[in-house]
Parts: sequence; C-alpha cells; structure tokens
Amino acid sequence: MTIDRNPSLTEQVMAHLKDRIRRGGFPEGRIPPETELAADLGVSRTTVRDALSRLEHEGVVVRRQGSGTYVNRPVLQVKSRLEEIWSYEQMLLDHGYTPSVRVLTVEPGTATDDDAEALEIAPGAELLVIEKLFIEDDRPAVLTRNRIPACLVDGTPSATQGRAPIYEFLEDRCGRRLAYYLSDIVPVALEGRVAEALDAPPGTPALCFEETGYDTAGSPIVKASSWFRDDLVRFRLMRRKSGG
Amino acid sequence: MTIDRNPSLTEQVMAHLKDRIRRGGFPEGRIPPETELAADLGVSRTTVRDALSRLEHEGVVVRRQGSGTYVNRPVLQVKSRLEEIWSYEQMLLDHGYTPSVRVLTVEPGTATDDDAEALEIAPGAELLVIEKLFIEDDRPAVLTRNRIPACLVDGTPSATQGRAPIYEFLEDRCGRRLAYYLSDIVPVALEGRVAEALDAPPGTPALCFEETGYDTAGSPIVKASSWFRDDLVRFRLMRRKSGG
DNA sequence: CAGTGGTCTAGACCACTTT
DNA sequence: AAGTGGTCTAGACCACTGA
Repeated sequence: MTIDRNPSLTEQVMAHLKDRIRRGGFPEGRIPPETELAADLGVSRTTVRDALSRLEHEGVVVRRQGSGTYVNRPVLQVKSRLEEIWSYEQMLLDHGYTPSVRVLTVEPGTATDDDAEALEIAPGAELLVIEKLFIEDDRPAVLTRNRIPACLVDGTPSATQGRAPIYEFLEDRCGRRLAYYLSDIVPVALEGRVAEALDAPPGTPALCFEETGYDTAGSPIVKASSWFRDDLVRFRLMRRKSGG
Repeated sequence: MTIDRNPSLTEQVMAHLKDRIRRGGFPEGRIPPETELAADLGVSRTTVRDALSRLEHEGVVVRRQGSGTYVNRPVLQVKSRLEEIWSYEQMLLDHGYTPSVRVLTVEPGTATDDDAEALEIAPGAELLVIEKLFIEDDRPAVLTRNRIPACLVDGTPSATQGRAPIYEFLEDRCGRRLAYYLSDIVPVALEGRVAEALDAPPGTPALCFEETGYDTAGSPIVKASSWFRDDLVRFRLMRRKSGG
C-alpha cells in the first residue's frame, strides 16, 4: 500500500471523520476512542489528536475529558463560518445559492485620510477601485468596494480581470498573497447608491464590513467595504470561552 | 527549581511569549526559532509548537515555513475577539471602560414558538426572563435579554442573583455548564423600549445578537438577545483562509 | 545548502468521568 | 478500577525560504 502524504495524514483523518459524520456513521453521536481510531487508521495517536483538535476548533466535535468525543449536532446549522469567509461567491454557494458576479466599476481613485492610514500610504495617493455586486437569482445580495494602492498594481486591469475573487487578483496582478483581514462589523441603514445597487428601500438596516487585508508579511494591501442584504445573507457564529 | 504544571507548560509558554511581545522584547518582530525557545525554556519543541500554534490562532504571531515566526503587529488593534466574548462586562473592560450592571427584570415568561424551537421545549412553556443593562459612565452600551426554561431553574431567584454573568447563574442555579453559543448577527434599527433603554433615538442602526447557548452535552439551555450601541461597542474580527 | 517551520511517531504519565 | 481525553517528551524526517 502506498502512503500518500499530500494532503497530510492529519487532513486525511479530518476528511475521513467528517465524511463518516455526514453519513451518520457514528450512532449515538459518539466517536471511538483516540487509541482505537489510531489503530484502525494506522496512524499515531498524536495524528488522530491533531485532527480531532482541529475538528473541535471548527465546532464539528466536542471532547469531554474522561468521557469521550462526540459529534456536535447544533453546529451542523452553521452554513459558513464568519472567521473563514474568503470569497463571497463561495459564501453564497455555501448558503445554497447559485450566485453570479457583476463588475460595476474598475477605475482609478484617490485615497481619503482613512484609506491612507489603513493602507499606510500618503493621503491623496492613487488607488485602484473595484466595485462588484454578487447576485442570487436576480436579487442583489452583496456589494463590495475594494481599494488597492495603485503602486501595487501591475498595469491597468480590464473589467474582466476585476471579476476574479480579490485574493486572486492581488496574487496575479500585484504579486502579493492575501493572508488575512481585520474586519469591523458595522450596522448601517442603507442609503443612496448602495441602497440602489442592493435594490433595497433607503433606511433598510444592514451589515457592513469595513476591513483591511494584509499580506503574509503583515503589510496592508487592500481596504474593502462590503454591504449585505440581511434577508439574503445571515451571519452565524460559534462563540466559546477559549481556544483549544 | 520546582516545575508547576498548572497552568500547563504550554499555557506558561504562551503567557511568557505574550508578555515578552507586549514589552517589545522581540526587536524586528522576529521570534526565535522553535528549537532555541525550547532549549531556553527547558521544554520540548512540541510544547513550544503547541504554544505557538495557539498564539497563531489568536492572531498574535504569524509563522512562515522556512522563514521564521513573527509578531503580528496589526492584530494588536483587536481589543476583544468576537468568537471569545463570554461576558459583556469583561468585553467592556477590554474596551477600556469601567462598566456597571443594572438588572432590569428577573421575571417569569412564556416561550414563543421561536423560543420553544431553539430551546427544544414546548411552545408556551414557562421561562425565566432576565434583562440586564451594561452601562459605561452613564451611557448604556449593551442590553441583554436571557430566557431560560423554568424547569432548569432551582427555586425563584432574586434580582441580586440575576446580576451575575449568565454562565455563572446557569452553573450555580441550574447546575449546567455553558459550553458555547451559536449566534446570529442581525442588523436592526433600534425601536421602542430597546431604544429607550439604550438611550438612543428610534431608528438608530445597531447590531443585535440572537443566540442560543448550549451546555457541554450539546443541549440548549438559554436563548439570548443582545443589542449594542455601535458608538460605544465596535466588533472587530480577524478573518483568514483556514484553521491552522 | 544551512536553517526554519511542518508532519509524524511511540511511548509515558496525569486528570477526569463513569461504572 | 477501568477507560477516556490532556499533557509532555525525544527524536526523525520533510518542505520551504533565503543567502
């Protein structure tokens, strides 16, 4: 038998367990002891524990010392994990939608003081502004507005190139890998062109993400604002005492 | 030298590193190699790695394979991590406030259909309803409304007992340990008695958490709604591609 | 190619839950 | 008392980065 190490053993164990959980392969919701899993799968207990830790962190299972490891039924309600949203297209797919993307604008702009501070550039510096609308079945669900320092962008992109997910754009056209976002969650009342684009009456309560994206070196490379139609996109989150 | 194992070695290493980061003990933001840390601290590399993994998950450090481990400066802006909020009093303390708590009501109520579904009880069943207001310097910041199935509650609590954090109340008066919440993040316009209690003009955009709390066995034990004054409490979050 | 983090092993002992 | 997850060790080898 060949041992394939990519994906890693830990990831293979995770996938195996997730699959078995999905198929209802653990009656009573009880997962076998770690030592048993290790023996069955032919890996060390450490590897099994690593996989279970990560599944616990995702909320898929719960571990109780001295008792056992159990499937966490309530968490199956969570469609997409807020901390792991990476592409709004993917998020809508997770919600069971079949979204389409419309690029509204790909055009130059100038940095406001806020932009400049977040992106660590000079106020008034040139930006590339990309606005996109994510549409589910004729109903606009998400509007995003990305601002990228012009000095990072290689050439002048076309609308077609703006269609790609922003992390892909940053990688292909700017040579930077997006590592993470810091996001403020802001409640707003939709107004003006945002309300119009989202086809919602002015004054509709909505969530807005105000966020800055950083590359692997910890430098800011993109500032984004996103507005969500609450009736189409609902964020759900697991909160817990501390990290395991 | 005595080796104290509580808190665990891993937690001690985490605390040590966090402290050193806070004091600016890593010029250039570069953290020493894992093997070096292990030797210096007299623990195994596994323990160091465990600590670093957890710090990375909290966003405190970034690891780059083949390169090194680095302090993650931007994340120092995050005051309280959304996924780990456990007590609103503590959250306000993290924001730099000195909050006080006012218990508005501790009284019986009956379950709506929504309550009943979330709490897995019969519609119309008896509840204990606790409303609390968290106040920062005369300005109300958070209003919470907790609903607990009456059958779980031991006796009829006084307002004084309602003052404790809800997880403490559940542990002391119901004998259940709160393990985690599933929370919906809902944008609203403040109206009626909620607006009044929060001393905000009707129509003010605000965030509302609609959440269900579960015990260690995965059974729902409390349903909570919380409203926040956006000008006093701002939620910030780190979003990232996947769990490490 | 030297140095770093990433993965994995086998085994020891501890703390807690359950019977 | 038996069984479970929790912590920790020492050591091996791999994958990637950067000079």
